[in-house]
Amino acid sequence: MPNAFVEKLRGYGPLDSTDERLLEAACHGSHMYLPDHDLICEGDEPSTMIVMLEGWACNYKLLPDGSRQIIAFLMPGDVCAMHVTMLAEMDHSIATLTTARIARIPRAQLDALIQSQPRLSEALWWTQLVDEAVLRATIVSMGRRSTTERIAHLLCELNIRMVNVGLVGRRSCEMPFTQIVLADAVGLTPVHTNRIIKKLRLAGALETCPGSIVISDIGCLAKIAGFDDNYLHRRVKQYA
Amino acid sequence: MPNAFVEKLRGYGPLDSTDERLLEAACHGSHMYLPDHDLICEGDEPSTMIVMLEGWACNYKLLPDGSRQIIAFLMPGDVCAMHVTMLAEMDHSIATLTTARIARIPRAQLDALIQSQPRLSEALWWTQLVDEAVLRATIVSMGRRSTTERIAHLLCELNIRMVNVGLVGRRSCEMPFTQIVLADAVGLTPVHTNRIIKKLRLAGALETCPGSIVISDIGCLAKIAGFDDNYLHRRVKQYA
DNA sequence: TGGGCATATTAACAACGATCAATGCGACTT
DNA sequence: AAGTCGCATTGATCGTTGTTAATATGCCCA
Repeated sequence: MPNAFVEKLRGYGPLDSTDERLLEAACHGSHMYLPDHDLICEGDEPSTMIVMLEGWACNYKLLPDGSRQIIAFLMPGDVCAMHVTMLAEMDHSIATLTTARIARIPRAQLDALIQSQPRLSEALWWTQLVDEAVLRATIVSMGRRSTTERIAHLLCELNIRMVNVGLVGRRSCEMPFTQIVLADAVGLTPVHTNRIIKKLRLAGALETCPGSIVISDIGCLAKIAGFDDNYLHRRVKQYA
Repeated sequence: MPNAFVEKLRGYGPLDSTDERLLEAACHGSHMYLPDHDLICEGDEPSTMIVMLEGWACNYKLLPDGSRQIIAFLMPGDVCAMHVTMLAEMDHSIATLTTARIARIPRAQLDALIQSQPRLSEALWWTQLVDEAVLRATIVSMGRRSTTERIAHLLCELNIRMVNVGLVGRRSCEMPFTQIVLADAVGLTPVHTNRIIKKLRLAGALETCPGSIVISDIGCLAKIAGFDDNYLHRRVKQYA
C-alpha cells in the first residue's frame, strides 16, 4: 500500500529515492486506532510529530460549557504541525474520526531527517504553510460567509484535498463524518447543519448516508460556495 | 529605540549578541507607511519577510461581495509567516492599520540568517508556531463563543501581546483601531459591534475614543471572555 | 429478538444579529 | 464659516440561527 505521506509530499516537488525511503522508514512503527480516540490532548506535552497514514482525524478544542470546535480536518498524508515539539504543551487536542493508521515520528528523528534531506525539509515546510493557509481560509468562512456557503466551501476544500491524495474514486467522493462533526467544524448546531445539508441535497450537490456525506456534483457545490482553491497552493492545477 | 523584533524573539529564549546584531542589521532598511496602506496583496508573489517595527497592521481577505475579514492583527515584533516566500502567491493581503515602520527581509538574507544562527532559527520557528496557535484560537472564538465573549477574548489576547512587547503603559492599554476594523476581525457588523462595545463599556471593562479602544479593567474583560492564555505559549519548554 | 443508543430529521418558537435609517460629532477642506 | 466625510451611536424591523422537543431509523449488543 502506498504511503500517503510520501505521496502528499511528492505533490510539492520531486523527492529522490533516499528521501522516500527514509520517510517510509520513519513511518514504520504505525498503529491503528478506533474512531473517537484522542491521539493527544490539550495540555499534554508533545513529543512526536503525528502522521496520518489512513483514516481521518481532527484538531479540536473543548470549551468550558462542553461545546466543541473542530479546528481542522486531517486526512491521509496530513501531519500535525511540524515542530510542535518545541512548545511546552498542546493548545488543542487531536482525535480520530474514523479508524485510522497513525505514525508518530519522534522529534530527534524528525530533526535528523530535516537536516540530512533538504528536499524533504522544504516539502515539510510547504505542508506547514498550506496548513496555515487553510486555517486562514477557515477564519474567513466563519466570519464572512453565509452558513450555506460556509458548509459548501468546507466540503469543496475537503474534496480537493481528497483528490490530491487519491481518496476520490471514479465518481464518488465520500466524506466519513456525521453531521454533528460537520456542525462542530462550521460552528453551527446539528439541527441547523441538517437544514443546510437538506438544502444542498435538494440542489443536487450531495447525498447523505448516516455517518457520511457523498459529494455528487462538485461543480454545483463550488458555485454555491464561491470556491476558489488558490489558498491550497497546489502546484499543478488539474481543472478542466 | 529598541528593535521590537529582537525584543520579541528574546521572549522565546536567550539570543547571543551576534544573533541580535545580525537581526538588527537585517531590519535596517525599514520604511514608514501611512495607515490603510497595502504592504502586499492577495495574488502577489511574496519575495520578502515583512517585519513590523512600529505601528499596527493586519492580515485580511476581501470577498467578492466587498466584505472584509481580518484574519490576524500584527503589532511591533510580529512577522508575516516565515518562508511564505516558498509559496507562489499570497493567499491573503497585508495592510497597515496605523502609520507603521516596516522592514522587509529578502528571502536569501533570511535563509542565510537561519542557517548561520541556530538560536535565531529556533526563535523564528517559535513565533511561527505561536502565530498558528493564535489562528486556531480565532477559529474557536468565531465558532463557539458568544459575540460578547468573542470581542472580549480578542481584546484580552491583544492586551497580552501588547504587554509582551512593552506596548502597555503603567495603567492604560490603548488599541489603535476603529470599531469597523474590530467588526471585520470578529465577523460582525459595525452596528452590532458597537452595541457590544457599549455593553463592555457599561461593565467597566473598557473606554472608547473615536479611532481607538482603551482597556480599563483587563480582569473584568478576561472574566467576561473566559480567557485562558495557554495558547500564546509564553512559557518555554526546558530541554534536558 | 428486543432494548438501548447514536444519528438524522422535522416542527414550533425564541433569541440573536443584520439591515435600514437617522442623528451627532469631530476633523478636514474649501 | 459652511460643507463634506468618516466614525460612533441608537432605534425599528426582519431574517437567520438556536433551542426544545418529538419521531424515525439503523446498529450494536445482551
